[in-house]
Formats: sequence, structure tokens, C-alpha cells
Amino acid sequence: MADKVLLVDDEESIVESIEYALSQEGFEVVSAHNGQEALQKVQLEKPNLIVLDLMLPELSGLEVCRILRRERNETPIIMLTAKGEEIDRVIGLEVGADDYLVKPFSLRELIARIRALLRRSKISETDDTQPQMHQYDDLEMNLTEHKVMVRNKQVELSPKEFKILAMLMSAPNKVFSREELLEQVWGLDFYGDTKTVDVHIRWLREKIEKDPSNPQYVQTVRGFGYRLGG
Amino acid sequence: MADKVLLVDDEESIVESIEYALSQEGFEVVSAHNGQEALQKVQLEKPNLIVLDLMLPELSGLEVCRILRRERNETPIIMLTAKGEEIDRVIGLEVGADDYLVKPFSLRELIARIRALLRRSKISETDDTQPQMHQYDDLEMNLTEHKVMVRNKQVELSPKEFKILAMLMSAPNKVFSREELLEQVWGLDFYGDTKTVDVHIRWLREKIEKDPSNPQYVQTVRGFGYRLGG
DNA sequence: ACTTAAACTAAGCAAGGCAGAGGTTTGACA
DNA sequence: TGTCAAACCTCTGCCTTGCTTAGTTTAAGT
Repeated sequence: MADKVLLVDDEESIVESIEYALSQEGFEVVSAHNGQEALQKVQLEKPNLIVLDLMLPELSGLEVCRILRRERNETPIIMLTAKGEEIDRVIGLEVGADDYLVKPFSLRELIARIRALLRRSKISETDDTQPQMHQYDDLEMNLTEHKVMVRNKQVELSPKEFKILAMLMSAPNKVFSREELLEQVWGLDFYGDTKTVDVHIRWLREKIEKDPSNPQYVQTVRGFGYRLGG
Repeated sequence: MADKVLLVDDEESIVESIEYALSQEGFEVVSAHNGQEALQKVQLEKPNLIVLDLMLPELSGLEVCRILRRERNETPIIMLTAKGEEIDRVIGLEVGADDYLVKPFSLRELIARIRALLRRSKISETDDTQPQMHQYDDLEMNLTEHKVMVRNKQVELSPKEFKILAMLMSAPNKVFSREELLEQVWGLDFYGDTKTVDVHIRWLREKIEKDPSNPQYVQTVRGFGYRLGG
């Protein structure tokens, strides 16, 4: 599920270029051009993150920030400030923004900070001190450490094999179509043949099955796809 | 029983705004405006946690920190640093701080970190909090003294190498992506290639591995990143 | 038995990771 | 303020690994 970013700036050209870059990176983007509109869109769209220009007509970015926080809205906010505006420490503290970026900045940096903030906000809401694991029968996957154990022996999987297995193990018994696997493992920008999946499945079986031609884990569901277990 | 927080900063306006926010959140707050006063209040008030500005008149935050730790005072410390001050996590840890925050930061984040630290300190109240160390196999890192021992021999690492190793050792077996390493070690405002990480990894191996081309410590996880051990 | 889908094999190609050789920045010190 | 060295970054080419695709064989369903 793509993260939704609300972008608030009154300069159309800026909005457009950032919007384009963010959508390229797989974010869903909605925009607003003044403070009022921003507050409305927060209600309507419930974005996962807000990129907020400091100088806005009607209602400044600071005000928007304050209002949101007063309403106990916890959405992470990145504040954009022009060079001259010299946001001072105290104002920064009071307002409750989570990060700042001084114009001009690179899109790459903005994207990095968005990712960092989203990650942090996700970590804080999911109790994730434990390593992330998947288990099924004699299969064991440690996502954090990137380790796979089969019958208590460690096996080395290639990146694609690893991701496929992780996906299958995320929902044992569920049938995943080749298209689903392609989308999740390869990404939306893959235009090759779905048969590629078959090949990787075979290699995966080679590594984890006792008898690869008679798989106990990765099962074929003719006409639909593959599933873990049967 | 409310937790008591000692807040040390020389700017009255900052002290006030943080004090207000913390008391809103149910903390008992005492404040100090310079290093000397801070040390006194630690004695008098015995706070559960200290929020300490780096730049202070008379006695800097670093000094205060060092002195407390030398006296075996284990109170958790969150260090506040201004953006320019070029203090990073490692230096902070060397001195014995438990967390640090770069200004400007959000009050929300400060509160979150205070809560997190208090939680941690309560969990480990029984056991000691020795000098900051990392250990793994024949590797030993002393963050306090900035020393690295490999097979009982001391080696000299460059700053980047040190930070990379510290990060890897902070979670042995966990795979860190190049992006993660860049973000933590280089910072978000780095515009170079992720391959830079490879180069530093190589140099690190050169210094700590018996056979750098066949690493036993710093392992490559193709397609994902690096981890300590396998 | 016929049709269609999946399994398997092999070969060419692309990407990732590694190593070495400059170049650039930074900071110490005269 | 200029010089120098250490640390760091970039560039290039090489080698290994993994990915893709096409063609053939095997198996399932009707």
C-alpha cells in the first residue's frame, strides 16, 4: 500500500515538480495551495505525511502545524522554509514539526527525509523490537537477518528467491498469482514474461525442497499460481 | 509517582516551552541554566532523566555528561545539539549520553524519546550500565574510549569505518542496507553514490578481517546490504 | 488422446560487488 | 595564509552472480 503525501505550497511550479518526483518514487500525492485547503485535505485524505511550506496565503504553515497538533493530529510534518526566513529554534520547537528543509533543497534529500520519517512513524506504532520472523512447518525465515532455515539447516537464496518465499510465507495456504508475485517482488515497472516466475520457483524448490519435483512446500495451483503448503 | 526530569538549557524561552510541554504530559520538571547548576540539581533532586543542552556557559553539556558518568551516575541523558555543532550519535555515546536530538526538533519527538528512555532504564534498572561496549566473537568495541580490539589487538579505524562498525555491531546478524548505512553514518544530506559504502566496507575489512576477501565478520548479503556475522 | 499449463534446461545478458588508481576535501600546523 | 597529509570520495574495469528468455519435455485436465 503506497504512502499518501500531502504537499502544501502556493507556487504551482514547485508543487508540480515535487509531485512528479514523489509519484515517480511510488508515493500517492495530493496537494493544497493554502492553509485552509491544507486543513481540509488533511481531514479528507488522511495523508501519512505532510510537506508544508512555511509561507502560505491565508494561514501560514506554522498556524497549520499548530492547529493540527492542537487537534492531536500526529501526522509527521516536514516544513519547508526559504533561506531568508531563518526559522529560529524556539519557533521550531513550539510548532511541532518533525523535520525541516531549507530551500533550495534537492529532491533526493526531500525524498530521503520523507522515507526516514515514515519509517520512524511506522516503527513507533508497531512494537518492533523483536526480529521479524516467518515460520511454517520446517521452514523458518528471519527477515531482519535475511536468513532462511530449512530443516534446521541454513540455505542461501538469491534476492528474488528470498522475496518470493517471504511473500508466500506471509500468508501460508493463500494462492498467489504470477501477476501478484511479479508486482510485489519485481515491481510495477517490470514488463517481462510471467514465465520468469516459474523459473525462480523452480530454483527455490531446488534449494528448499527435499524432492524438488514433488514439492511439499511450494505447491502449484494449476491455472492460478502458487501457494505455500497444501 | 511521576517521573522527574531535569532540564538544562541556557535559553530561558526554550526551557519554558519544554517545561510547559513536559508538565502537560505529566512529568515533574526541574530546570538548570548552566553546567554547575545542573550538577547541583542532580545531587539535590535526583531526577529520573536529564535533558541536557550541549552548549552551556561555564561547563558544557559534554563535560557535565562525563562528570556524571565518572561518578557512576547512571541517570539517562538526552543530549540536545544545534545543527551546526557537528555532534553525532557516536560522539554522544562516547561521552555517555543515551540519546541525542538535533535542534530544531519537535516536542512530540522529545517526549517520545523521554518515554522510551525511561522505559528502557526501568527495564534494566537491576543490571549495570557499564561503559558503552559492543562485543561479537573476537571483535570488541569500546565506544566510551573509542577503541577497537580485534583478536586482542588494537586497530585504528577512520571515523566512517568506526561508525559503520558500530552500527553493524549494534545489531549483529541484522542486515543493513546501503541506504540505511548512508543515512546513519553519512546523514540525509549526502548526495553521492551508495557504492561509496562498498569502498568503506572494503577498507574496514582490510583492517579487521584475517582474510579480507573471505570475511568472517562483515558479510555481504547480495542485493540487500551487509551484516555482521553469518 | 488431445490440449494446455507447468517444469525443466541452457545460453546470453545485465547487474551487483570488488579492487585499484587518481582526485578532492578537510584540518592541523607552521 | 600556505603547505601538507590523512581521510574520504569517485571513476573505471573486471569478475561473479543472478536474471531472463526461448525451446523442449513432462504432466494435468477434459
